[in-house]
Amino acid sequence: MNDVRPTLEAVAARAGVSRATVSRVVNGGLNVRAAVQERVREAIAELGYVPNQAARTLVTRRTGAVAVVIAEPESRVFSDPFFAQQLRGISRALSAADTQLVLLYVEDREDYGRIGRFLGGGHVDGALMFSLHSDDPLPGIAAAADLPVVYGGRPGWEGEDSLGGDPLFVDTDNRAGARLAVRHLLDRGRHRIAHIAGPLDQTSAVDRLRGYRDELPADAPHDLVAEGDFTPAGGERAMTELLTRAPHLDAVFAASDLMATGALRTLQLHDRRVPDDVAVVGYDDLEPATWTHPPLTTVHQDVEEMGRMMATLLLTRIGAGTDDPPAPVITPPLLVIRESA
Amino acid sequence: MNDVRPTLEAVAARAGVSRATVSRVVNGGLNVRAAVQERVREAIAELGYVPNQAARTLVTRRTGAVAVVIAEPESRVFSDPFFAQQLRGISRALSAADTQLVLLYVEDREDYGRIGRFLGGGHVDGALMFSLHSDDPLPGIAAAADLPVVYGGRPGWEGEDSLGGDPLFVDTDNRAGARLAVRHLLDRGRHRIAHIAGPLDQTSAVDRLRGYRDELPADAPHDLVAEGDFTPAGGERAMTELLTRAPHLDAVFAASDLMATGALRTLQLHDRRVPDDVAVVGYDDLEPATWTHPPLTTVHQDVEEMGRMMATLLLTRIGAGTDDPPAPVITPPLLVIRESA
DNA sequence: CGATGATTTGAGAGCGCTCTCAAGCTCGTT
DNA sequence: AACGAGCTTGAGAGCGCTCTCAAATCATCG
Repeated sequence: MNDVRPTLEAVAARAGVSRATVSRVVNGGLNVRAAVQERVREAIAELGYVPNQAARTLVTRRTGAVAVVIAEPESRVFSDPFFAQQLRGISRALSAADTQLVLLYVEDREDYGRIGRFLGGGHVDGALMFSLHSDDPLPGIAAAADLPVVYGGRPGWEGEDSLGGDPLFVDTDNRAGARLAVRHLLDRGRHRIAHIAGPLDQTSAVDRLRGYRDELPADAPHDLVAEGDFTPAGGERAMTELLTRAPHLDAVFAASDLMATGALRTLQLHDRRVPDDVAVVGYDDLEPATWTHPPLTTVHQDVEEMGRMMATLLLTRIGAGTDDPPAPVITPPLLVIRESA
Repeated sequence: MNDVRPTLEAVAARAGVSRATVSRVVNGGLNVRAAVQERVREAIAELGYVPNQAARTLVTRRTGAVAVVIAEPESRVFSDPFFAQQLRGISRALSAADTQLVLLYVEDREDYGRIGRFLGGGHVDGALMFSLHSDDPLPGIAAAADLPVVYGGRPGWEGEDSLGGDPLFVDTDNRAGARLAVRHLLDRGRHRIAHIAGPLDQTSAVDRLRGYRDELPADAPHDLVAEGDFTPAGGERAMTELLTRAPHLDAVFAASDLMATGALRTLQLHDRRVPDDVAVVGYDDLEPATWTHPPLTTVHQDVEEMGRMMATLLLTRIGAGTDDPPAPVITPPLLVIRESA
């Protein structure tokens, strides 16, 4: 192991060419004679040359890395399959473009400082942000750092404003998805349909609640809503509350599969049969939906693909420029019928 | 938003001092008069100056980031609470030292190339590596890149060799832990004790198997071992196999809690009562151990603390130098008795 | 065969920062 | 008052790379 890494200079000397020529070869070899390229590549191999990333970043102003910021504590990030799935799509797209991914999550409020410093410090070329809450400082931080961002899920603000134009995001049509779910329950003859909402400071939760209300007939009870937090435990709590407030409910639409699993557990604890006594519909169509007893009827969204799209959007925004101006993407939801409803 | 970021030069001009002085203030302000420091800090604030990381890295040869490499596919990384917990400890220690964490996992064999390029590319000052398998190329890659590494779990090789001296690692005493588990089962009067091992190309799995064999009395059956893969599904498969081979077993020691949960499910499916018919002991004492019915008796290891130790070890190895030569750490296991055995 | 244009190559100027070294100060001491 | 011992400060070199620009080389053709 040579303790000191060879530089461009060393390779150039070895190959008998100039630094500039080696640089050209390293970066694709445009306009370099084949014979020379060959010689340079040999020198690179012999010396075990690896470009110094810092030097390169210093002059190109590109780091080749993007941040993925999730506004949730680490425990949620690593336990919610939604993030895992999304992250999978993102990694795929990113590593195809030889771009590194730096994962950041928000453990507590003071982390915003650290994250702000990181995003502003020029460590990354852009950011993907998830799970923003309505008063989230992250968009402001990114704007202040002049950093391109793509949001996962429609952010709370839209259009021209202080944060610099239209936000770029990838989302599913949550409202339509919720309507699909409720429609299905109505079609199955259910009337007392409750809703376990997500945290109402997130647009996805709000949109799903709105869709639920849209579809409910005028004569149906409209107040059977409890707010959860997208976790199984939150689903349990919400279900317990609903059961107390409306013991005779005959269906539940949960705003996420994870909350639905919690609801399922609670219903079983209270001796309600699913779907006979109470029908349950989830949202997301992630793995847990297939594990439960009975398997969950749920609203599908292609989370991995959405992750991929986010990454692609960000890459084009960062990359060449405006030859294909990226625009927000909204994917259609799809009802998947299993056994819980 | 100023499109162009202010440089040290700009701050220096504004504060009426030299670049060097501003640099000193930014880096702690040693040997700079209080009045001057004040003036410089004002200039920094007014201009919104943020140091350019690349430039700094170029001269200091420190990136302020470390990689965490997990030799498992992303789906495992994000579903196994062991990694989540470990990662939590690591993040804590790292962000306390203002060091960034870059997470890398190995999706398939060809990822090794990408990871090698990344580790060799000078993007990070060191690496934390987990879940290595016996023939893993990662240690070689790190050695080739001359990168300080701390391993999670004793690596398969030890002592002086081609990979450059003693590997630094943090582990728990797996063998002793396994003995604790088996001892407990024996004390409860169990005799036909099976073992669901982890993948035997990992030292932790081998050591636990060894501990299990150590403690088994000479007249007990020694062949009730099935190999799992540390996942719930693997636990199910192994349990099914064991039940076929030895329908009368009265206890199972699983090498991880996750496999134990799978075993539990399978046992219930086969109408075995736990712990009455079959006692079950897990390993790790992570969250799932408390969720199961019945809650798992298991061997505790402080995974988060171990993560923190790994990070600390790496930081000292990277940092100052040899004033406190870091050494491998082996933590003691602890039996936690709940209801499954 | 010289002119024209395209292609290939090298020299050299930075990118923004740290760090060494020497010069300029401030003091306490004699 | 003079002098050496710290403190503070600034000048300037240099980290390894990219990129512009001009020089050199090659190809093409009237």
